[in-house]
Amino acid sequence: MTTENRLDERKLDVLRAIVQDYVATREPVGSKALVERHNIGVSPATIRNEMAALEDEGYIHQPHTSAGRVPTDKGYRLFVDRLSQVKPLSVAERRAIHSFLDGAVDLDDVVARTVRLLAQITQQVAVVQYPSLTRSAVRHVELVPLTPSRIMLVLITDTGRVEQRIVDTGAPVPESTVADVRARLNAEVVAQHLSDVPTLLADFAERFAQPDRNWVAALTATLLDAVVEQREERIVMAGTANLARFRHDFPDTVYPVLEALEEQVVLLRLFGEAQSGLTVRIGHENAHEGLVSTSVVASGYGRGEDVVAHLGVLGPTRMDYPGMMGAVTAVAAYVGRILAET
Amino acid sequence: MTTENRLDERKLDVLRAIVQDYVATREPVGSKALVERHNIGVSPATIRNEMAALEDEGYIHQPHTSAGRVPTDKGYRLFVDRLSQVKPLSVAERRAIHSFLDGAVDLDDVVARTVRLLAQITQQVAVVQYPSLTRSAVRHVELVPLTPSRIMLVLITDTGRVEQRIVDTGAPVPESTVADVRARLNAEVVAQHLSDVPTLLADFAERFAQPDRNWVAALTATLLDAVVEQREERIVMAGTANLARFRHDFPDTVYPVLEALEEQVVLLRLFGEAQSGLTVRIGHENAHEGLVSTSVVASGYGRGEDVVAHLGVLGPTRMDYPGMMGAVTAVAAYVGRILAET
DNA sequence: CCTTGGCACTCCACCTCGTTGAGTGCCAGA
DNA sequence: TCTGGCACTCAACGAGGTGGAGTGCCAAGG
Repeated sequence: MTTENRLDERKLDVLRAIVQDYVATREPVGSKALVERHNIGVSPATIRNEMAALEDEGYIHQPHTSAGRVPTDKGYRLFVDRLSQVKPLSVAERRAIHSFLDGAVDLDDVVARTVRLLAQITQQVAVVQYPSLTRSAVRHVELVPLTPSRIMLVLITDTGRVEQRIVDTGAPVPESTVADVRARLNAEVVAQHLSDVPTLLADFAERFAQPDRNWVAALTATLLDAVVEQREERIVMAGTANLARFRHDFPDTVYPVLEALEEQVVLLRLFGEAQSGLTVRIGHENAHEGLVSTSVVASGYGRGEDVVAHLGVLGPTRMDYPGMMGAVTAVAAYVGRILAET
Repeated sequence: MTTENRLDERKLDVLRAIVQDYVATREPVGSKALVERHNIGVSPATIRNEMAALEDEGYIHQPHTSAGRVPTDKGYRLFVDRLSQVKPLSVAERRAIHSFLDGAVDLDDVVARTVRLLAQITQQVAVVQYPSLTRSAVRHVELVPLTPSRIMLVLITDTGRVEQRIVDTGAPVPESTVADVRARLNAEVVAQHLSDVPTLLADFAERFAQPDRNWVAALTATLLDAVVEQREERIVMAGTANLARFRHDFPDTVYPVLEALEEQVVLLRLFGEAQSGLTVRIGHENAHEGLVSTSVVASGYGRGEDVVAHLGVLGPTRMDYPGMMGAVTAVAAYVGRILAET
């Protein structure tokens, strides 16, 4: 038991060293180089035995017979789960986050700054999802008469999102009626969770007599449409240029990766399905063939405990996981704090 | 004179053929290959003489002594200016534009769809600039009381843009007062050009007595801020993956290009400074070192004659100029039409 | 039973070198 | 002014040849 434990312990040390060296140098790491760089108290031959075992178990892999070892996805996974700790950001980096995000004027600005910041400090592709409509609450619904028979509907959420739609009333509607509908509508939905809005407004139109009932029905339909619509899930990206810098980490070209990143749906699956905490998805775990040699580090963010959306980075599987995890965590926390202030 | 003309004519034919072949094959085109593909009634030797002359004049260039010729930026320029015609889109393509853009629900959607459409039909990087705030007119200004002492200011333009800001009034303000200010504010600025708004509101706050004057001043300041702010110039991009497909057209890597594209400022200079009509900028004409081997085809768009913003594509200098010009023109026209309907 | 030095072996990376072929410039003749 | 012929140039390609990093295995030592 004791012996076995010691064995295992050292094998893990070897794996950790392989991951670290490979991430640092992008070169398959051999037994000799490994004992030189890390002061493990054993000889290369011993390391070779450990390596052979690690390879049997699928944690590392040899590109060709007489080459060093490279971590497999499974190896990275073990490294992330058990062999590494989230690396906290430096003071300078924290200060940079602060000063960069504090100047934001509205939600668009917060999101835009966040994604650029994240791309810059991680040197990877950064992705930020807009606060999801369905997880927000209504702050206010505004009705703006544009012409006597056209009304602009503006929906403002507590996360700062603004959605607007135009509603055709068919016939002219007096401003006073519009004001009345606005008041009653707001009384009904303000401060309510968006996901509850459909239920709350189910019979809203029926509370009005003709001729208003018709256009109020159109109005609520449009509102519900805005609430549930697929397009609600907006995503912003930055740092794609970093992919080109790491192009040697991709088997042939970065084309399939860029292509995958352009598909909103793929991105949403990638980030939207993440847990509320920190999630790392490595290589094949992404279940998209263009992304088999990339990893995603993502985290939920929101005001306080509520997760309203996700953000994260994407890069080659050969990435500095502890560093990425630290950066993503820190940025998510800061953004959450800023959202809470609004 | 007659002789000279015939000479020049043929020299231009040769240049046109070189551009076409090079764009099609990405291989330096030699005299023999050229006479085979195009039925010019002369021998390779004659073409060689013409080529030597074209090279002296700087229109083409030899990668190395025993290679074929490649067009220079100057050669492409002449080709675009005098040797080619805008290639109209096919019926199928026009239909695709139609069906793709017609489903848009609001301005964000129009822009998002346009940029993806353009990237898809041109197979290049597409860029669309949001309708510039300064060139739009005010449709409506809305004041939404959030708390007794906080008001959300929403500015809606006739191009469909919506900007919102939060204003702190310092002390509680009755709703009736807010309504009054809203009415008078709208009476002042609705239907006015945004560029005139600062003048119109110069003494607006002074028309109110204390204690309202203070917060109304803050309000107008915020509004003017939103109007003139730099960030107003939003830009959307799609199709960066196409760069990777054409990576052989870039000297070393696509990295500098991607990097340049991530800088909003560069993009704005690139597209914002374009003429109202169709503009082609080739290679060094772009005056940005990351973009010396790219060309930009851009066009203004807007409702009717008014140009409110620009859109276009960017790709390697070795691009199908007539095709790109046709696509950009057509898409700009369709978008203008859709904006006019809103 | 684990560790270690030694040893034979493998195979990529790199260099050199010769060959090939496309393309050119120039010149003399039609 | 055009054309065919000719000598020349030079990148691209493939065929060896070599060096070196790394491995697996084995027998000896703690």
